[in-house]
Amino acid sequence: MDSKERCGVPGKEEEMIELRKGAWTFEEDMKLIDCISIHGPAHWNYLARSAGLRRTGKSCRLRWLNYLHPNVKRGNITLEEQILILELHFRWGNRWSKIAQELPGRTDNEIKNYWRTRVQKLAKQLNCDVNSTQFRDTLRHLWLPRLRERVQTQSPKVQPTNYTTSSTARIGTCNNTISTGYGLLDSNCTNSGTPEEAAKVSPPASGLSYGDHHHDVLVSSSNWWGSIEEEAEGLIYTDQLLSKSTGFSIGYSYSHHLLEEDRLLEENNGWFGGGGDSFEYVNDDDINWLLHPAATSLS
DNA sequence: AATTGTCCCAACCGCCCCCTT
DNA sequence: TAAGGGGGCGGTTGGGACAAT
Repeated sequence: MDSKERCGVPGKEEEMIELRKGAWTFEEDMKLIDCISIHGPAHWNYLARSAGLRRTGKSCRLRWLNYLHPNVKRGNITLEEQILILELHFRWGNRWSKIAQELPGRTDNEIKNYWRTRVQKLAKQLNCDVNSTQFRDTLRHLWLPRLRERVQTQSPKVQPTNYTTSSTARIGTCNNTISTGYGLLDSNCTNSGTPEEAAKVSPPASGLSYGDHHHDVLVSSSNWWGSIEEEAEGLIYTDQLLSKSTGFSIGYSYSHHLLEEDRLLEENNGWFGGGGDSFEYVNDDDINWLLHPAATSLS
C-alpha cells in the first residue's frame, strides 16, 4: 500500500463513519506515521481524517506523543530519573507535563504511571497517604538519599562493558528514511517491510543490535522535523535495549520484547543497558529499610 | 490445568485555556 | 465580546500479562 492510498484526502462521508477506540493496530500506526511525515505533527483532526483513520484528532495526538514519537524513551525509569521525578514532584506536585519536560524522552503519561504504580504503592505499603507530610518527609529524607546512594554504588553495574547507553545512538547512514520497529519507510513513505530489510539498509554498528521492541527506531530526517534536522546524516535510534549481542534481531510483535528483555537480563547478570536503565522496583527490602533504616544495610 | 488476583500501561474522558473568527 | 474549535493536561479506566492459588 503506498502513502497516497494511506494518506488520502478526507471525504465528507468519512465524517459519518463510526470512530474507533481502544488499542491501535499496526496499520493505523503506519497510516498515522505516513501522514505526519507528510504534514507534520499538528492539526490533529485534519491528520486523522486525511490518514483515513477512524480516530479522533486527540487520539492521534496521544498516540503520537506517547508512543510513536521518535524521542519517546522506553524502558524502566532509571534511578537518576526517579530522583528527578521525586525532586520535581516536591516542587510542582502533579504537574506531570511540566515534570516530563525535565526528563527528555519521558512522557507525562509515563511519569504519571510511574507515580501511581510505584510511589503510591510505596505509600500504601507504608500505610501513608501519598500526599501526607509524613510520606513526603519519608521520601525526602529517607528514600531520596537511598536512591542517590544506589546511583553511586551501582553505577558500574548499570553500564556493563560494551554497552551503548546513549538514548540516541546513531548507527549507519540512511537519509530521508523513516524507520520504525515494524521496518523502514522510505522517502515515499512506503514500508520496506521486514527488519531484515531494514538491516540491509542500515546495518547496526559492530557489536550492537537493538532489542525486540516495536518502536526501536523511528523517524530520521524528514524535512518537517526541524528540531532534529541536524541529525540528518543518520537514523535516530530511540531504542533502549541496545545490547551487546551480535545478532540483529528485531520483531514486529508488541509482546515479543519481553522475551528479549529477559534474554538481555540473563546475558548481563540482571542488568541491561540503554539510557542507564535498570530494573528498580520497590521491594520488601526497600520497605523494611524505610521502616527500619538504621537496622538495614545498604549492601 | 484452571481460576483468581494483581500489576502495569496504553488509551480515554472531561475540563480548561487559547486562538481565531 | 462571544462562540466555537483545537489542543494541552490531569485523572481514570480497561485489559493484557504475569503470579499466586
